[in-house]
Amino acid sequence: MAANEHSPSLLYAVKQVELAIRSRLDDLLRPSGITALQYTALTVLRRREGLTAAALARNSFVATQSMADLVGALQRQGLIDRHRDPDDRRRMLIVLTDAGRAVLERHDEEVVALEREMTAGLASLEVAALRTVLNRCRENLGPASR
Amino acid sequence: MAANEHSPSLLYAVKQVELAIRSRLDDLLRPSGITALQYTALTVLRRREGLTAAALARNSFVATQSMADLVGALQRQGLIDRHRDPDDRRRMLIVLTDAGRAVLERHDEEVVALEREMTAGLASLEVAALRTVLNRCRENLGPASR
DNA sequence: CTCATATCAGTAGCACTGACATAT
DNA sequence: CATATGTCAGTGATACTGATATGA
Repeated sequence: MAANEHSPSLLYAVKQVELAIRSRLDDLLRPSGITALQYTALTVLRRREGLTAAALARNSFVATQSMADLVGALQRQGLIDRHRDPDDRRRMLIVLTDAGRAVLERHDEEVVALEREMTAGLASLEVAALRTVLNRCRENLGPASR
Repeated sequence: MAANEHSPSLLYAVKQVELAIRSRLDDLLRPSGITALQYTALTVLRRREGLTAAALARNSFVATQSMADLVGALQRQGLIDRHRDPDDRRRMLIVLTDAGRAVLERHDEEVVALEREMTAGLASLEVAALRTVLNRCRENLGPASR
C-alpha cells in the first residue's frame, strides 16, 4: 500500500473527490437537464433565498460574470426568478420557482444516497469530523462567505 | 451558528474547498501560463511517468477526449512529450520534458504553503485523518484508479 | 468621486457526444 | 468478433478579461 511516497497532497485528494462527485452528480441530474454546478447553485438558493448573483459569485470564488452566465441558464430554464431589490435598486434578488423547487426535491433522496455511498465504512464521528475540517479549510482559504 | 438545519451536505463542503483551492492555484500559476487542472495533471505525471491520456482520463472521471484536449495543450506548450509504446502500439506514453519539470519545481514551495494555509489551526493528526478519509471517499465513489 | 451590481462582447479552456481508424 | 486507444468534428458549459451603465 505504498505510504506517502511523494506526499500526494491534500489539494490533490480534494480535487479527486470533487471529480468523482461531479461525475456521479452529472449522471443523476442528466434527466433533469441541469449540470452539477447548476444543481449546487439551486441548493444554495434553497437555503438562502434572496441572494444576488454577485453574492453567489463571491461564495464560489468566481467572477460575477461567470455566475451571471449560470444564473441566466437557470432563469431561461424557469428554475429561478429575479426581482429588483426595492431597498437597493442595483440588486436583482434571486428566488426559486416552484419548478426549481421541484427539481431539487426530485433528486433529494438520490443525493443523500450518493453521500452515504461516499462515506461508506466511515464511523459517524469520522463523518462529522470531515464536515468540520472541510469547513475549516474553506474558511482558511478565502474571504467569501457573505 | 445554526446547526445542521438542512444538512448542507458533505458534497457541498468538498465542492466549496475545491473552488477555493482552484481560485488560489490559478492565481499562483498564472505567471507560468497554465491552469490548475493542467498543473494537477503534471503532478500526476511526475509521480507516475509513462501514463497514457486514456489512463489519466479514467483517473479523473472524464471522457478520453477531454483529457486529450488537456494533454494536447501541455504538449503544445512543450511541457510533456509522447512516444508510442512498443509493447502496445495503440498507446502513446506521456513523459514530462525538462521544461515541464521546471514548471512544477517553480511552484513547489508555493503549493506546499497553500496547503499549509488551508490546514492552519488543525492538529497534524486531524490533517492525517483528513487525507485518509478523503482517499476512502474517492475509493468509495468510483472505479478509476489504474 | 468611489464602490457595488448588473450587463454586453469577446476569448479560452473544459467536457460532452458521435464517428472513425488502428491495434490487441 | 469485441475491446482499447487515439483522433477528428461539433456543441454546450464554464470562466476569464475589458468596457459600460446605473445606483448607493
